[in-house]
Amino acid sequence: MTKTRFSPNTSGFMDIEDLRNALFAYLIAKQDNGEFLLRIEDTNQNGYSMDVLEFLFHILDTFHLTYDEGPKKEKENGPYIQSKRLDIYKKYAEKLVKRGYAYYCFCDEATLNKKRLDATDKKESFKYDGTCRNFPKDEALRRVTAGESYVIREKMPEVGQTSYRDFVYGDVTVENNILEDQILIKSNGRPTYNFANVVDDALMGITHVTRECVFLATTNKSLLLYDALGFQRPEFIHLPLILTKNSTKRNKRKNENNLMDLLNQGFLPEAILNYLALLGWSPKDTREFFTLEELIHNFDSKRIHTRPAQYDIKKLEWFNRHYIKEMKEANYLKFVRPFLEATYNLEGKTEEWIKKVLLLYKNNICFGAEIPLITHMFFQNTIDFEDKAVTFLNSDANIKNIVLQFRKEIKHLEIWKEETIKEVIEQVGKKWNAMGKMLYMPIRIAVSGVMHGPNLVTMIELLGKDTVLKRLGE
RNA sequence: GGCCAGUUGGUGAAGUGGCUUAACACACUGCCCUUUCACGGCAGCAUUCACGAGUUCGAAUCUCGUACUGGUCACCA
Repeated sequence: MTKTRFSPNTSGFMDIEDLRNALFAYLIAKQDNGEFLLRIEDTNQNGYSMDVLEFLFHILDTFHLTYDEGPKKEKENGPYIQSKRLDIYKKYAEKLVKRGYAYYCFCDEATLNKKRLDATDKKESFKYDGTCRNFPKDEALRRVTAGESYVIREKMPEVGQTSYRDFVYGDVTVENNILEDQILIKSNGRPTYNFANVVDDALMGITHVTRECVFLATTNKSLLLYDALGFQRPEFIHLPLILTKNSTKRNKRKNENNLMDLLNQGFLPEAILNYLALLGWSPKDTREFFTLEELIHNFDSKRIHTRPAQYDIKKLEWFNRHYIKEMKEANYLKFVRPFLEATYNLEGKTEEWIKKVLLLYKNNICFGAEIPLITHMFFQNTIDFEDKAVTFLNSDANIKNIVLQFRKEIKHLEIWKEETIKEVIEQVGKKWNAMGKMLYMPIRIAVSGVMHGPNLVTMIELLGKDTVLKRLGE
C-alpha cells in the first residue's frame, strides 16, 4: 500500500510551497487508496512556537488534507513529533556503531569549523578527516562513559558510487568519496535531519518519500543509511521548487509567509489549492478546474515537472475570482461582509442596501479584501477624481452641460428608483444630443470620481438622492 | 571551487523524431455585446523552443560541448 508523509519543520510558518508539497504527498497516497501521515520535524530547536503548530493544523484542516496518522491521531507508529522520539534515534545510532557502520567522535566542533572556514577561503572543499574513525571501540566506549562530549558519525564508504532512480528526476549518481562522515547524533543527544528522517520514514512504513528537490544531491546519504540500517529503500519523489517573485530559496526561508496573508486577504482555500496543484504538475488535457476530490482521481505523479515554477499571483486571482463567482449568494455575502465591516461603519445602512452593494461586485472581485477598496465610492464623503477622469471631463465642452442638466432634473425626482433615474438620464441625453459613453461617463465621473464601477443607474440608486446631489453640487 | 539538477513567450505550461508554419490558460492589446461600467464573446500576441555543434531524409524532441540559473558540500531542516 502506498504511504506518504508530510513532514514540515517547526522553524517557520507553513507557506505555499509547504502546502503544495503536502498536497502532492496527499494526492500520491490517496490516488492509490493509500495513507497520508503527518510528522513534525523539530529536532533543531529546544522548543517551538505553538502558533506555528496551530497554524499548521489549521491549514491542513481548512484545505481538507486529512492525515490518517500523526499528532492528535496517534497510531502504533507514534509518537509523531521527533522531539519525543529521541531515544529511538539513539537506539538505532548505537546499533549502527555496534555493527561498525558508525562511530563515536570526540573532535572539537570549533576546531573543525575553523578548518572548514580556512578551506573555504582557499576555495578547497573540506571533509571531516576521520580522526576518530578508527579508534579502538573499547577506548571510545570508555571516553563515552567517562562523560566526554561526543557525536555519532556514520562511516561513509570511501570508494564506489551510490545511485538511485528518482521518480521525477530519473537516475542520479554520486561518487561516495565526496561524502563526509555525516553526523547522526549531535552532542546534545538530538539526531540530525538526515538521520531522524530516514529512521522515521522507515519505521513508519513510508513507501514514497516526497520532498523538495533541494534534497536531490543529498539523497545518497539517506540511501546509504537505509542500507546500513537494513531498511528497504523507499521510492523517492522529488518535487520541483516554487519560486516567488524576487525570492530565491534562501531568503524565502527567512520569513516570507504568503499563505497566512493570502487567507487573510480573502483568497478561498479551494482556489489556492486548485492553483497550487498546477504549480509543478499538469494534467493530460487542458482542464484547469479541479476540486480536491477531482484531483485525487486525475493526479498522475508521472506528470510532475522537473523545472521550478514561478508563482504568479495574477493567475491565483483569476482562480479565486472564478470560485467567488460560483459561490451561492448567501455564502458570498457571509464571506465578503466581514471585509466591509472591518473598514466602514455600517450604522444606519439597511441590510437590504448592504446586500445590494455587495452583490454588485460578485462577478468582479478577485479576493475579499478588494471589497473595501472597490466600494469606496459608497462611503467616502468627498470624492477624489482620478487623473484620467479629469482629462475626460475636460475633453468636451458639452460635458458640463450634461452634468448640470442631470443635477437639475434629478433634484426634482420624486420616485428614487432605477427606472426613473434611467429615464432622467435618457432625457438629459436627448436634450444635449449625447449618447453612449458621452452621456453616461460624465455623470459617472461626477458622481463617483472614477471611470470604472458598477452599473451607473444601480449605483446612483444605491448612493441615494442626498449623496448624489451633494456630489453634483459645487 | 567540487558535485547535482534545471533551461519552450511576461507567467503557468502542452509537446517524448514527421499530425507543430509550437496546444491550452493567466496577463496584455484590439474588436463585438451593453446608450455607461463590468460580466461575457471573438481576435492578436514565441518564423521558434538558452547557445553552438553533431546524429537523421527530418529535432523543441536523441548525443556532445558552452553559457546561464538554482541547489548542495553544517552538531539547519
